[in-house]
Amino acid sequence: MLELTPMANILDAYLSILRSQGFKLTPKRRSVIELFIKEKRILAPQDVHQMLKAVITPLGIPTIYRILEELSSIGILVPVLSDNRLLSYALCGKPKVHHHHFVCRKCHNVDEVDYCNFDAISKLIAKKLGGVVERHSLNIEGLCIRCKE
Amino acid sequence: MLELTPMANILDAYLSILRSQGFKLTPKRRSVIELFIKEKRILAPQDVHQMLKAVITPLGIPTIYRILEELSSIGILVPVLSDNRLLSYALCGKPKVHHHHFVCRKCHNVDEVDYCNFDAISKLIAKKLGGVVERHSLNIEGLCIRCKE
DNA sequence: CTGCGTGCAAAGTATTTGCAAACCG
DNA sequence: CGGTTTGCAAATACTTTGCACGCAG
Repeated sequence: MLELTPMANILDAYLSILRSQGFKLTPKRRSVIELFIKEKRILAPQDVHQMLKAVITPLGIPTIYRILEELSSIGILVPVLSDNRLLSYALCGKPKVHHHHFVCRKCHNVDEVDYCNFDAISKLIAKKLGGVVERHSLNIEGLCIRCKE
Repeated sequence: MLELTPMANILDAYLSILRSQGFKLTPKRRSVIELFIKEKRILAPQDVHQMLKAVITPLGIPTIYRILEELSSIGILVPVLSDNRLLSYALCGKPKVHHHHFVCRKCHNVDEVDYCNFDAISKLIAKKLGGVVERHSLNIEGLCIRCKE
């Protein structure tokens, strides 16, 4: 019994999140999500536009910016600061479950990391600084298994 | 016996890092570092320019971009993605010592957090994904003690 | 149908470049 | 003095806005 998750299923999961948040299922939105699933790496708005405009016509840049912002607002994408100091996005495979992303500095491949022992830091901040932690994000960078040689 | 660290001393520490990296001690660079020490929060290039151009004249925007990039390259500043999706920088108090930053989402105050139990995640990635972790940065966001009410 | 989505054009910002003049050490 | 550093102007690049038309539900 295979454990593969067909891309169609992954996509469906995202599309149902979209719908549940009151967004319509348009070809553009669908294509953006598909692209992130397929590429499995962080992408800047310009990248997305570049890669999709060949397939989807017409496709305006403002649309891309809008879609990325929407997807990010409902947790399907997460904003990431890329090497070139540009706002980029990574697909977030588990919008509801807490986790982090390991980004390869060479091929920009993204893997998800479940483990997060964050309570300790959170408590430390409450104790030493008196602040309340609301969110945190961990950027893990290195070389993925394919690029490391 | 007071335990205060006068701003002059903090500044000197940074300036000596600058020098040791072959950078010259110019008034502009000095002022940028002083600003970060004084403000104690993340600042975007435009912020820095806005705040310094009144005091230092003349002061071009390109200079600010260049200085921020330099300071970041030697670890005095760290790049941060701010709320408004713009590249900003935070002063890094311990360039040599591993630590993280707790940024208040309201006043953008930055506090440093020493604790980091990152080994576990690092090992997990090596084991489950086969990748090598080279760097990581943790963005901790919330409300500081003054803003939390 | 109805209102959300999108294209397009154009404006608004942010960032980078190239070179000559100024300055640190 | 010499090589850095900086100002300036202008080019580039990135991002947002407004509005009319088009399409999903």
